[in-house]
Amino acid sequence: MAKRNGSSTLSENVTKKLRHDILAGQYEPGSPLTVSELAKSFDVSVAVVREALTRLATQGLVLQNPNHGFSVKTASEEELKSIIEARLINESAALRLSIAHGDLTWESNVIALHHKLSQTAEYEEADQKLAIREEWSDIHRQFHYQLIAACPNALLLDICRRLWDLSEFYRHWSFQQQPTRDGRAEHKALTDAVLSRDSDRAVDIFRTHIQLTADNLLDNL
Amino acid sequence: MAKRNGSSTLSENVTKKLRHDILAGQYEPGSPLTVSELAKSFDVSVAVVREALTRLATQGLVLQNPNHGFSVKTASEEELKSIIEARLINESAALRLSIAHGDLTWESNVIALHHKLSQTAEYEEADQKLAIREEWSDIHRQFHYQLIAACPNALLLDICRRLWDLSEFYRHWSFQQQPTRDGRAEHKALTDAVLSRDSDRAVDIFRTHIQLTADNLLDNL
DNA sequence: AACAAGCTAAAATTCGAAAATTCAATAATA
DNA sequence: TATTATTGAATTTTCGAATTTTAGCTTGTT
Repeated sequence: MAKRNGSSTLSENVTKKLRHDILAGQYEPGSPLTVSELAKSFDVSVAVVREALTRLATQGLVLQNPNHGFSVKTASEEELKSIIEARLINESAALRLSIAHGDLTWESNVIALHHKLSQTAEYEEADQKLAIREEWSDIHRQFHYQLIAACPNALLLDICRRLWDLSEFYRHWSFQQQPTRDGRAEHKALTDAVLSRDSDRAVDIFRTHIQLTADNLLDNL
Repeated sequence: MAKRNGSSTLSENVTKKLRHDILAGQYEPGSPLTVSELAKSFDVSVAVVREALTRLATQGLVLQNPNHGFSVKTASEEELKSIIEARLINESAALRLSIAHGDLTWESNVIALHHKLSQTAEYEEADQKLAIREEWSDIHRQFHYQLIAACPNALLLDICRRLWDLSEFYRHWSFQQQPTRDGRAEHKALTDAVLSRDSDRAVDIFRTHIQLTADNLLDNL
């Protein structure tokens, strides 16, 4: 019987927590998400967990098999390619629209986030392996989201957000990515292109950026 | 205590029924969807209705306001434009991929559905007004879906499907569309372009087709 | 009158348990 | 032996009721 905070609902909180855990790689891809177990661990009723899982299933992070319950999304090379392709299609379009509509405040926010990103360490040592720092991951996400934030099409932005979640899932399940590429240079170039309102160049850099990231993940899958 | 049929769940059935009712224009945009009322009318428990509404809310057909329940999606000119734009982006891409990957069976299905569509009446008299026949609506949907069905990117197809649902919603809430355009000629041209594997021409016709449909709806909103 | 605090009914949310479903192991039958 | 029932435990799904939240109404105060 957990308390609720603010005006939000238990379901919302559990949904958030579960999504975070899944994206953070807490559960193996494909592993079952037993409703009663989760209910116990979150200290809520099964109805709440069920609602959260239903939401995540509709978003594609969780698989639902009628009368067989829920499980964490599986990972496959083919799906990762699909996600990347869908991101290229939607995020490129959103980027063009954002560049066309962005105002001074948006520009400033892009600059601010790029600065923040450039000053944040990407990797940390964990169990003798390099791992991506969660703080960097957050800022990285915010940076990319800010680039398209001025796109006036809310639906398109929502699609982009969900696709980002899906690709985020793979970050944690493609084993040890080496810091081979100069991601910083790419982010810098992207920022410059966006600020000079050069859609074609920005989209071009973005395509390369995301494609390289994908290749990196695919190599390690 | 309704029975369940087959290996599906009550939740699934109620979700389908509710989606159908919403898309068929059974409820006014923005009108409240009271969980207990729906539970009574469907003869199921509140949990089932809640799960269905949660799903539809995640898909965007229903609005959820924490602690204030659910309501039917509202309609606005701005949103319709967003939906159309998102459809253009995603469905065009899917169409190109489908044309590039489609095999003989796919071709045959396209031809078959186009024939079916061309032989089905679009309008019917109802309350002294012309209304779109549900049978035609179904086939029309199947036809457009078949065009992109050979696209190997399942995620992209899913996005297209959901966007179609969203635009379907507007069909019933933009008052009386006149059969001004020659939709049949457009469908024929689209089919021809697709079968001759001319992506550019197909996408071009598709863009015009959907844009005209949108303008028609916008005029009547 | 204007405003705040308290009350109440309706609705949303959450709960804990009942019912249904699945799967595998065991027993029964041909 | 091979095949078909049967049973039962684990899990999912559904239920009906309890709890919590909200919004409107009433009452009391300045």
